[in-house]
Amino acid sequence: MNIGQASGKSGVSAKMIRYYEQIGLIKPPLRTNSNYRRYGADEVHVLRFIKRARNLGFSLDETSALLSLWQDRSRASADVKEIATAHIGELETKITELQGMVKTLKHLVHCCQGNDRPDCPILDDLAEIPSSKGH
Amino acid sequence: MNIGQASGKSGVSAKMIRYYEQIGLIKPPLRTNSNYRRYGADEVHVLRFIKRARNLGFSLDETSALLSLWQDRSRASADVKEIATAHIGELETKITELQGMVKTLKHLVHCCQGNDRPDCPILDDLAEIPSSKGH
DNA sequence: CCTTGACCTTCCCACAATGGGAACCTTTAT
DNA sequence: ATAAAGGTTCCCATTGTGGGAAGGTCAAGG
Repeated sequence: MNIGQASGKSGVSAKMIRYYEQIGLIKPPLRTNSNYRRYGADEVHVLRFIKRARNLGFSLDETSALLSLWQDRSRASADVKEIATAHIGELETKITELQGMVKTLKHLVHCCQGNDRPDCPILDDLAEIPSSKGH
Repeated sequence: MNIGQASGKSGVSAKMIRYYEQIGLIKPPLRTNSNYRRYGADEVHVLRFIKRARNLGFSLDETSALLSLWQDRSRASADVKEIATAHIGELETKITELQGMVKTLKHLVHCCQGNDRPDCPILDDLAEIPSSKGH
């Protein structure tokens, strides 16, 4: 199987497969005598694993750790749980931050008439013009 | 006022101030005869505007647009409202995605005993091992 | 047999934003 | 005078992904 097929079956672009190989996330595959990378079902399996971890928002570093644990028969599931739990915390922190931004923006948009006149509470707020009444 | 003072008053690092100047987000300030950048209250005001927009999650491109509108006396507040509304949409999309990840991860962590034995539903799921019962 | 198109290879560049640091100059205070 | 603090430019790194050029390879069809 060439890199294009492996890409199609794993959902990882050929470009990224080469990159993952370059940074050592995956092992260099065998090559044909014309220097084409050859992949088998195992490699595709690894790529799918990576793809799924990435879809869950794990960084490549975290993915690398999960991959090691996956391939390590003596791993402790507690290690995996720890990575996942820490990751949940990070995601939740990010969600909270984004929600704060949305809340502020919604308030501003709500106060903005959106007509042709230049009075714009959004810009006023960004510019810190003190409003007549706090909110 | 030197760049360090402007940085302190605006909350934007000196490094970033120079970068914003380089990419054309802000105008090059006057220089002293010893080539130091001189800033006044106006420039600091602009930097604070930028800082606040960035804190609300606007990209530098969006911030640039908002800055233009802010400095344009003939701007329509509808334009600003549109940028802000679009941005809210993006943020909410991101929040939904993150919440989906958290939900999946929490389920997996919940199913993971986290002890010393290698049975780990998190890795099993990442590896797409079909579980006995779908969820 | 030879061309054409699809696929592979490596290598370099780009993004968004930010930080680190080197090498060097200026200002200020001791 | 000298040392510390802060300025200047320039280059590099990050994270993860994509684009594209220049060239090699393979399969199909005229």
